[in-house]
Amino acid sequence: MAELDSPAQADLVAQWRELLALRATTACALDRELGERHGLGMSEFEVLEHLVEGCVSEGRPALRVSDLAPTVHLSQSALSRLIARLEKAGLVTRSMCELDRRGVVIALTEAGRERYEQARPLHRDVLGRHLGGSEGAVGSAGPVGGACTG
Amino acid sequence: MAELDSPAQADLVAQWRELLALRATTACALDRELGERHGLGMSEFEVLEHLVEGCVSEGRPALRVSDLAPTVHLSQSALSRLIARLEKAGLVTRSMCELDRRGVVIALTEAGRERYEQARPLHRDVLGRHLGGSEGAVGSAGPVGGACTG
DNA sequence: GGACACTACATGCACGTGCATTCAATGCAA
DNA sequence: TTGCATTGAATGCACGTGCATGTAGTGTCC
Repeated sequence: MAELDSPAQADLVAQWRELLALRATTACALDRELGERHGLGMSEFEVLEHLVEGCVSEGRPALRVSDLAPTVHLSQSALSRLIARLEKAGLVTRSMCELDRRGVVIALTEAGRERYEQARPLHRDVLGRHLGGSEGAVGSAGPVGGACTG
Repeated sequence: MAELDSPAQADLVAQWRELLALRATTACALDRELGERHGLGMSEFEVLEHLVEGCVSEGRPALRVSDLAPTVHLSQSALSRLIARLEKAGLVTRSMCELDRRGVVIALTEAGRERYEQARPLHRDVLGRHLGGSEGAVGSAGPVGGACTG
């Protein structure tokens, strides 16, 4: 009775559900494990990572908030508050941009870089376990377990 | 100086970022368009869809909350409240399960089924536009536009 | 120089989410 | 039957998010 999906649409839906499931389990694992072991959320880690990459690739010691925005899938306000949290935790500093004083320059602190370097192996490991099939460094970060939400 | 990722790890990270980006833009578009045109969030739509599928495939008129849980990537509490919202909107009904009176049986109302049928074409269209490349039904649901968060 | 539109970021507010807890119902054992 | 662990779902609470708005700084046109 009810209209049915065409085969193409059914494929699309199946693809979408698979994508959602993979994202949910992986993101959840990242949030939980990074949170437990390093006191970082997934997005916090990503911001630190982009900060590191930005510095490395452009030789700059810091990035504007507006440079960070497109890389992290967060609203402008969420990013603003996330940076506030990182600053409060002493992992980054916020300072006025000299050239355009509306802008804010975000810089990694030494503690921020250290925290990132410490967390990265776990981040890669979680990715390997969930995305790469079964090539994660077995035994390096505990069992796969974790019910999470998905 | 800082330790670098192995090529395999770099691939993993790239794959993960792509996944995140695709999910963010698609989910955002779904939420926005379904919300604007049908008063449904992405998760609300998914619950209705699973309800419809459950009925079709098993000939049952309703599903237990615990049957719904694994299919939607939400915590138990979030699912509970989401169902409360759907009930308040008159799209589903909650009733006690006769066999196990701890359980709650969720049933689609006529309005719920109608709303789902109305929203489904748009849902499929958004998926087609974002997942399928460029095979979305052009012109059937307005321009792709929308900055969203991603 | 002054008015205006625009951009970069921060903040008030409402809302959805997860965690921990609670309450009711069930199953099992003594 | 009583007692206890377990399960299904709802709820108090804290928190992160997005939207709308506010504030400050920039650039342009008159």
